[in-house]
Amino acid sequence: MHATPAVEADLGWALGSVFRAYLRASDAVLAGLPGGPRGYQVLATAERGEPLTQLAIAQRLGIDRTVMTYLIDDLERSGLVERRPDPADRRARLLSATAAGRARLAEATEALRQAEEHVLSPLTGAEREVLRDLLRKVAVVAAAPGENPCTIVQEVVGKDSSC
Amino acid sequence: MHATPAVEADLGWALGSVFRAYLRASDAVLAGLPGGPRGYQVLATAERGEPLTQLAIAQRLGIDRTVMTYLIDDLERSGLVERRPDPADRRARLLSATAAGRARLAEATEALRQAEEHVLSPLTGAEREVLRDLLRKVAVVAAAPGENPCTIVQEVVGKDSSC
DNA sequence: CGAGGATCATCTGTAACGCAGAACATCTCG
DNA sequence: CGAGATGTTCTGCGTTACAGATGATCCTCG
Repeated sequence: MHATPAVEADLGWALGSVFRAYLRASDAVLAGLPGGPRGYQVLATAERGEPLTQLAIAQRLGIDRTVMTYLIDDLERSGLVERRPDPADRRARLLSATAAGRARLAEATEALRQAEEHVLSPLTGAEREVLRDLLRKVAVVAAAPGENPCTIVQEVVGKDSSC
Repeated sequence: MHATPAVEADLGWALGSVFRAYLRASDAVLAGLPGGPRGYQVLATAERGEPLTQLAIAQRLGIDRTVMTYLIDDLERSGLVERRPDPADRRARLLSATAAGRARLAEATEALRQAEEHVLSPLTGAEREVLRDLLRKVAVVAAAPGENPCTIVQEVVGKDSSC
């Protein structure tokens, strides 16, 4: 161990490393799925629960709204997903998975599950559950609306410029 | 709760959300530092322990070697870091922090610490420690050399094509 | 009802970024 | 000494994010 903490102690480093590893694994496993891991998340969001609007999905997944357009283009071209006009708001499109999309999602989910286990392999089963729980707990509030850089800057340096 | 698990249960989603939140926070707090969060990590790596070669730093931080060049260019132009020829290998450059760099690093570290606390604010003190530990444990092996997509694909689908 | 402003999706252009490949200097091993 | 490997830098390409404009539609208020 060092007197001065090594990079390995840095939260940013650990988070980045784990995220990159997860991305490598899911990229490899989800190759062939339009949009890769992000396509998977869109597909998964479209399949579960009520059909959502494109913008709603984008916000939930942290994807830019302009990116969502061609992401969905690809998924729709592959017949995995369907854009349907929202009967309640004709500006919006509701996204729903097709039968083919649901089948593809099931395969992808299983492959992804194994990729996740691979990434988490240094942990015991109990530790994996704890990690998932803690990450989820942080993510739920981090993804909440109104979470923007300004609030952090305000907290830390006390300025309110440009906010 | 849903019968079909919501996106919130997905490890990829949680990891991505937390990572994005951390990036937002550190970006906001480290604005002004050349290279942003990545510049910070390079600076931190240069300051701690033995001077390392550019490539060694790049691999440890998961940064492409060609990116490292102009990242260090910026840090050096700002006088925070110094390229010195490695006496043992004249191809390589050893990176070390200047006095100004060390001072800047100290400020940045403190600001970053507060940003981290902000991101982890939904957790108790004990939970934060657990999360850091678990992430670090995963990251250490994920960042190990020889960790590439092929191994995962081999595990999952059993193909060895192109590996 | 109707005008003004807001909102959703899309399109366009721009800037940043990672990555593959080549070039050059240097090291290492036979 | 020669051949191949390695560290750094440079160039070019494809991808991606993001800001801004546009068109269609909704909502609100007079």
